[in-house]
Amino acid sequence: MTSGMAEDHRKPPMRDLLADAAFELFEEKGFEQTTVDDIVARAGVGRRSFFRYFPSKEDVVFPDHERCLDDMVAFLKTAADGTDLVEHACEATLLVARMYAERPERSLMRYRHIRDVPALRDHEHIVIRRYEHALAAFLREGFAFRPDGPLHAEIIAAAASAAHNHAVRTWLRNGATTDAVAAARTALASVRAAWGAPPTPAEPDDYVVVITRSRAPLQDVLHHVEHALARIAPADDAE
Amino acid sequence: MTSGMAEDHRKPPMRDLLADAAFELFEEKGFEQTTVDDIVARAGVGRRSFFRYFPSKEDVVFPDHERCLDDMVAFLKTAADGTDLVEHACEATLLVARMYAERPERSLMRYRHIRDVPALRDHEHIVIRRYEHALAAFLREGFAFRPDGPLHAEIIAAAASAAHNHAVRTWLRNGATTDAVAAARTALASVRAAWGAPPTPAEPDDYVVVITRSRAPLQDVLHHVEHALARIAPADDAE
DNA sequence: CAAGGGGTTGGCACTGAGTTCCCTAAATTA
DNA sequence: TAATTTAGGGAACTCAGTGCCAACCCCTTG
Repeated sequence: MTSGMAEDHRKPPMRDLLADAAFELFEEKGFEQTTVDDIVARAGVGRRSFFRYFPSKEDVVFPDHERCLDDMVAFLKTAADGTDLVEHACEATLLVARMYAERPERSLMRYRHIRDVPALRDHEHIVIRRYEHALAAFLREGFAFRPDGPLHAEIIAAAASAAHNHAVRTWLRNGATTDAVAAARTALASVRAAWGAPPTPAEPDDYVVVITRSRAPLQDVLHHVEHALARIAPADDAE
Repeated sequence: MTSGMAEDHRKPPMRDLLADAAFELFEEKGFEQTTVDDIVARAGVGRRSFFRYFPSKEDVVFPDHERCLDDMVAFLKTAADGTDLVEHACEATLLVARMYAERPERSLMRYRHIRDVPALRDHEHIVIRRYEHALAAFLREGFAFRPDGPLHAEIIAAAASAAHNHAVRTWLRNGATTDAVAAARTALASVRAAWGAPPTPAEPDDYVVVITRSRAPLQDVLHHVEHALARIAPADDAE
């Protein structure tokens, strides 16, 4: 590299330089046909530097997820005492959707490669699990007071993650032209409905009377009430 | 190999032979310290044969999951028209728990290695996703009539999978001495309660009156009813 | 200005997973 | 018995990932 002429005043950090070179080559030749040597040659850096910034060749496809996971963990920590746990967890997943929405074209590119390359599909699942694990850890702590807390934490984390991922994947499949965060929020409504805590705490009493009117299949209502009660009372746990 | 003397009358198929040799070595030296060459040397077969039976070194740790996944897919196909989808999906996951319970000592061994080796943790997630994918595909088809069917399929599949895995993992953590299938069934009760279809279809009418008595926090009940209704009526979807 | 000293990068050389190609031998079938 | 299929053995190769060390940059300190 010549060093005399101001050098564009700002050299992009090695990480971005490598990621850009990698995505270029992936577009040209595909992920599997591109070797790490190709990437470092295109980036004009040494081979060893690649693995200093990415633990594996697959990881270069997900360059932002590490930071995003940190953001999520940080956000989860901001929960106050009164915060609804499920609500907070759902909101946390939106950080990921927001990350996707920030660079739609790159997200689309990544989506195509993930869809076509088995190794990347697998790696995406591993990345997703990391988010899920962070959510579960947060919920587990919040549900510590109930005996089936750990179980519920896992279930809700998995459900929220699944809802979010489905929304984002649908958003990508449709060209990433709409609002990804809104789509994710809509999808998460189902999770909130099934598992969310009460937003308006009425005074706790000994009786509950629910009277409702609906043309929809009422078995669902009955069933949900029945099992909501069953879930509250017996507190069965597989310790 | 000498071939004159009846050869123990029954040579175990290559797959089991390799898996047994592998587990022996993993116990002795750990997964990471064991090379594929070690395994084939112990098994007394050629190196090439290993990769004929296992696509990767990690896969030898999960030798039964392929067959188990086939079993699950086959079981899911047996759903009759009247069958409750969520119920059937939950029941399907018990096939996996049953597989774990069949060889508790081997399951424990595997658990210890998975817990300690990051590469195996990752690979387990990939395997789990395959089950989840099968469940989701089944539910997606069954929920095809509702607009948010695909989303619900993903959520319920993830929730059922998470509940099952949590139960099995807890079972393993406690030494694999109790009934794994029962533990899984108990854990899945939460999923059934939240997402299961009504087991006793009452006559569909225009009104629902629920009167119940409980010392438990009643906000939960109200909240679940409220959102169950909201979910039935508007049918919002992120298409 | 010179001498460090921490941090970043490059350049090997090495291990080991996974693949390709080809050979051997047994089993099957004509 | 001859031909063909099928299962396994084995050398050689590609490439991801790691360890080690030298070179370099930049900033401090004498």
